[in-house]
Amino acid sequence: MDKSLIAHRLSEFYMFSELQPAQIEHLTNGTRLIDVPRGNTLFNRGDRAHGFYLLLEGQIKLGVISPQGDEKVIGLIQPGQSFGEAVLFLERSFPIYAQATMDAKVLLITREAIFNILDNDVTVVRRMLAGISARNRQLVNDIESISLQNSTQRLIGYLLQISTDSPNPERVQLPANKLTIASMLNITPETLSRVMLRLHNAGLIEVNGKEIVITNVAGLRTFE
Amino acid sequence: MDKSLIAHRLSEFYMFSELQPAQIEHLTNGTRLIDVPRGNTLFNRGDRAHGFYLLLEGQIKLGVISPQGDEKVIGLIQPGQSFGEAVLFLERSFPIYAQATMDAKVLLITREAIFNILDNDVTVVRRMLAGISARNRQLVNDIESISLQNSTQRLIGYLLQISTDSPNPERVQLPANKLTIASMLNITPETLSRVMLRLHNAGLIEVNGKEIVITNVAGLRTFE
DNA sequence: TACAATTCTTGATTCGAATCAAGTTTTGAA
DNA sequence: TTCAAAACTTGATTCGAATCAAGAATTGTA
Repeated sequence: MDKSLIAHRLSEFYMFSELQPAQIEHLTNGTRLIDVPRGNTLFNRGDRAHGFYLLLEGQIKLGVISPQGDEKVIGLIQPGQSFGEAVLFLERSFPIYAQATMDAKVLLITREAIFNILDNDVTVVRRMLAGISARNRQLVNDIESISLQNSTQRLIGYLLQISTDSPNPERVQLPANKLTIASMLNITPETLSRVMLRLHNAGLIEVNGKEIVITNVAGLRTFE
Repeated sequence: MDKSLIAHRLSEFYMFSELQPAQIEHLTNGTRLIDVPRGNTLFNRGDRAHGFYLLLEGQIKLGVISPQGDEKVIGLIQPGQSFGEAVLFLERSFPIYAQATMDAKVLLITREAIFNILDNDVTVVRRMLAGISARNRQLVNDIESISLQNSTQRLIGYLLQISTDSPNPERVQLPANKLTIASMLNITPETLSRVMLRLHNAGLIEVNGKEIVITNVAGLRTFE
């Protein structure tokens, strides 16, 4: 992947979409393209941050692992999304690991490059603040749903949410395997399987592998 | 409370500690002092944000409430700490409510004032980013502990953490009533009571109301 | 100081979801 | 194309913590 293509991808990224070509070019020199084969980790908990990341292709899973080996998936990154910003502004190491769930191409935007832009461009500052704030809100939502909803309600909420983002809201595609989805929802794979069966038996959804057809949106919304 | 005192408090706040007196004065004009009697709410979920807040006196509880009326405390704000920054940078309303648990004096730093400073001062930008990032990390930690630890481990982790911040690490003071602490730890008050009894019976802590003496730090750290 | 309201504790029971177990299906790599 | 590994499902059982209940202690205020 050559420089001009990287520059193009950077200029498409919302955070940098207002930058002038000269700034983009400068920024491009402060990036590094990284290939992460499926299953490999981009960074581990405890690693120092050298910048933040923009995912170009593939998928990245963010998560934590307990001393007992239990895993909790915190987020799934899709192409066009960035991650790792928050760690940059703290003199701390990553509290999470990042692992490719599909062969991934990731752009590392180095600390120096982004700090330089931040010092010179108000728009990027605003968007960086907005980006981290959005992540913040997402985390608060996650805590709320883990704390105040049972497993069925969490799955329903999740299905309705991805349905909203889907081109065809009735027919949604799970973005990862069910083990990962279960971990994001803070339930075991067994429970996920059983809850899906209950929703199916209630005539609300059809499940075909990762494809889920919501046959009764209103019913799903009010299911107890 | 007069202007010069407000200016003083602003200049003590880490985010603004590098600002020149003229900037502080300008900022002071963009603030509003708000008294919140114990039990009253400063803002509710869904309210529009007019700025962010710096707590001068008292204590503020941040939380969410489910449609069924169940409450989950997300954070406890102490004097000198700010809150509500993240909402400012999104065109969204508050996802949480803020309620005074003690008579509180809060400084509202208006959107216009802070945006003006952000556009003109690189230091404040860095510290704002660091502040929101720190909140981010805290939330990730909370999700991790809710997801991967049982109620006993969560309480132990909490006690060890507040012990670290305490002037006398062996003798810590709970910053709120046990109902609130329990909600922060995602357990019921009954369970909190029982877990404390277990730790006491194991010879690890002494409990006297809100005061807790850690009689065996190492034992607490390794308790199972 | 009194006392009503709130907070906290302790006991009995229930319940949602985890765990353990054993297939079945799907997947991806040789 | 094959086949071992991984993912998924379904059933039986266990378990941690919630809920329900009632009394004790504390607190704030009239």
